[in-house]
Amino acid sequence: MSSEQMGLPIKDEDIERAAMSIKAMAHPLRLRILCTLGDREVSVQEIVELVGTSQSNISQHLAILRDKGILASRKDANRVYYRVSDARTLRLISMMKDVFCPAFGS
Amino acid sequence: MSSEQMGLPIKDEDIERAAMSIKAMAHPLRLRILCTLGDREVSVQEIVELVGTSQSNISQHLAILRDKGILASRKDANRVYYRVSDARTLRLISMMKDVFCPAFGS
DNA sequence: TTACTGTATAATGGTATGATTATACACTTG
DNA sequence: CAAGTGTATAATCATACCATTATACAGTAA
Repeated sequence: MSSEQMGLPIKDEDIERAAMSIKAMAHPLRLRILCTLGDREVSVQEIVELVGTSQSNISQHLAILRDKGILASRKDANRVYYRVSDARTLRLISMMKDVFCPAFGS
Repeated sequence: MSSEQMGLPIKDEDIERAAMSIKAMAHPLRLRILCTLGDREVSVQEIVELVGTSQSNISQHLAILRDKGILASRKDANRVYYRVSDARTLRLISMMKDVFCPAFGS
């Protein structure tokens, strides 16, 4: 029996937050970034090479993912490395692949 | 080791499809609808009452979810009943709750 | 210091999204 | 048939998003 059926409604602000986070993942380029990262830590320039668009475009999409807490970043010298912020998010990405791209089970 | 690391890139069209489906879920009202449905089959008028906006607005959002294959619908007399289309999508919704609204474990 | 590399931000303009309103369609009942 | 109920669609306008371009910032190397 679900929470909804048990009369425990999810708060509007939680729904809002969740929707905004999911929306952050709901863009082809950003989804590609997430799938490319997997559980690795990758520098911006590598992401640019792997995903294939302009550095500026990648940087803006990375900022969106970082601002929503999907990605975490670490600076080393003049490079910045990005990674998926936590294990649960990583599992969610895996499950998204399962549901929408069954051919590519993680 | 992920598919990406194994050099098995996900096709652009698969990423596009997945992103469009996820985007369909990435709206507060639509996420609320999905959480409200859970594993039940609910009529449009009930959804309108439970979620709380205009019938027209709900109908448009239901159409978006239906068109992306997230929801399935069944007509009975002059009512239409909606449900989450398959078990995997249902699990994905559950996991989204886990990740973004940990207080409401399914 | 200057020059260079790597990354982030600002500004712009075209496109997509979304809530509202009004209307149309499908079905049922009288 | 008409009237009523339940649902879907069309039209509108305001807003949000996105890719591109140019520029700024941080760090390194000479």
